[in-house]
Amino acid sequence: MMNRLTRKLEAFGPLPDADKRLLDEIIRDARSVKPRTDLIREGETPNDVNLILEGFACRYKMTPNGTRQIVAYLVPGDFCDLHVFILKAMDHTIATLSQCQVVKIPRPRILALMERPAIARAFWWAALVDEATLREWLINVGVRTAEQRVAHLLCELLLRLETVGLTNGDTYELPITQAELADTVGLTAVHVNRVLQRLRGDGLITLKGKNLVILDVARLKALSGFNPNYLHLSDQNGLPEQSV
Amino acid sequence: MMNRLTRKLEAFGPLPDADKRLLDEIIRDARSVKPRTDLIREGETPNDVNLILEGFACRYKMTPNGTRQIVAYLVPGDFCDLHVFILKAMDHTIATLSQCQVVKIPRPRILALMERPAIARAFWWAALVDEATLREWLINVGVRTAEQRVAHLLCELLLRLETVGLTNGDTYELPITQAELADTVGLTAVHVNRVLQRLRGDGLITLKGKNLVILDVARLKALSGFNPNYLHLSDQNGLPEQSV
DNA sequence: CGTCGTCTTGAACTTGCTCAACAACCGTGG
DNA sequence: CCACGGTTGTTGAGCAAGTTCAAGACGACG
Repeated sequence: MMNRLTRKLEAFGPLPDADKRLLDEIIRDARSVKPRTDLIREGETPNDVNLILEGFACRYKMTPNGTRQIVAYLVPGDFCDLHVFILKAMDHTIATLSQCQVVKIPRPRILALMERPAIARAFWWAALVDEATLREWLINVGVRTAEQRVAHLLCELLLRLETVGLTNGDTYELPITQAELADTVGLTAVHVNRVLQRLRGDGLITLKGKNLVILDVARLKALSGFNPNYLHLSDQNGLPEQSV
Repeated sequence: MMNRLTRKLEAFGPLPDADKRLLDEIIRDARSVKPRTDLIREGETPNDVNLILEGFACRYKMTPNGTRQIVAYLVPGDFCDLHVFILKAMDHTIATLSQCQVVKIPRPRILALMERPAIARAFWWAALVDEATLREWLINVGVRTAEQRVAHLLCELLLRLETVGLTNGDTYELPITQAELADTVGLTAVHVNRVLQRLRGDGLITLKGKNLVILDVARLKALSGFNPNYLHLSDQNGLPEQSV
């Protein structure tokens, strides 16, 4: 089974075997990180890049009034910040949400990888997709209703987790509390709770503990106006699932 | 007087004179574009990069229900898309808001510029600031009140326009309708109107036609919780204004 | 001088929030 | 194995921010 990073990058295009071997080396000595642990804080200047191998992490920012906005989810195969090197200081914080496996990749190793044309292109692709996702999230909180926001997020995660082999049909593990979901889609935890119940009531999903089942993907996509183009997958319909 | 692009890039760090001359050459033969004109549409694959020299443009996306969300403003000195080359298709549309002066820079010229280390670094810096701005906008619509959203946007534009020499003290030209402002901050035009009146009533701004005067920058920043760190300017307080 | 877009105002309405209480769940230690 | 405490999820009722619809005023420009 391919490692998550390679799987993700190959969603853009195939990589030479030599490159894949390099990527395999990188993900040695991962460390385990507890849930709700800051990996890099706003204001810091990290000298290495974190790569998530297991679990969910996020980028977030606090506002003066004490509210939190999560601005990105980081799932297995995602880099925390590929090009922090250029900027003096982080303008946001990165933290784990669930229990995670994380690798710290030192700057020189990243630069070495960037020498490989196929890898360099794949890295840029990943960075551009991150930005496109940010735009889509802005649209989510900007114009969509509460139901649509949650539904859209669930659709996005289905595709993203699919590309790294973490789905089983239309089922995946969502190790996120409703409060965290709320901080993501710009709603309160109470309201997210009611939204989830309506989605359940409409026969769109089941969500028990961390186990999410999307019962009717087509309807969930239609409801949220989901269009996967912003993820820039070569196969726009998502990869055919090779089950576990 | 330096050209807008050079001014912007030097907000990151000084450029060699030879590089500046190259940047001057690029901005020849600009063309004039009417307001509300699409420059690149969702789905297209452009072969050149647009650079805004005068006026305001934006990135936006439509949702199935016919609402529009503006996800970025492009002001003089801003590139429309520096690295579209990697992706197959645009996932959003770019359009002018006001009358604009725009240059089309063909792909090979961009690649030639990227050979210059100082320019390459400055380009990446600009791209990263774009992404950071997107995060801040997500926070804007995610957690801030209507007043704060508008106030924050006005503070951001003050700094951005200051770095390209388009402010006069705390005054600048804002060639944007209230409806467009609404599509930017995730409110209705009616409500934006009421918010602006409250900001006027509180002695924070005047806005007559396209002429914006910020009467009390400190209070406007405090109100919106504005922190300029995400713009990653070398001088975090904004450049000292060298008036026109 | 009329027309079209933009701005302004009012009043009813709706979505999502706040506050508060309670239930279900999970890991820990006795 | 059960009791306990803390976190997460659920429910209700009142409230507030922002929306919707509709009409009128202003202003720029032919």
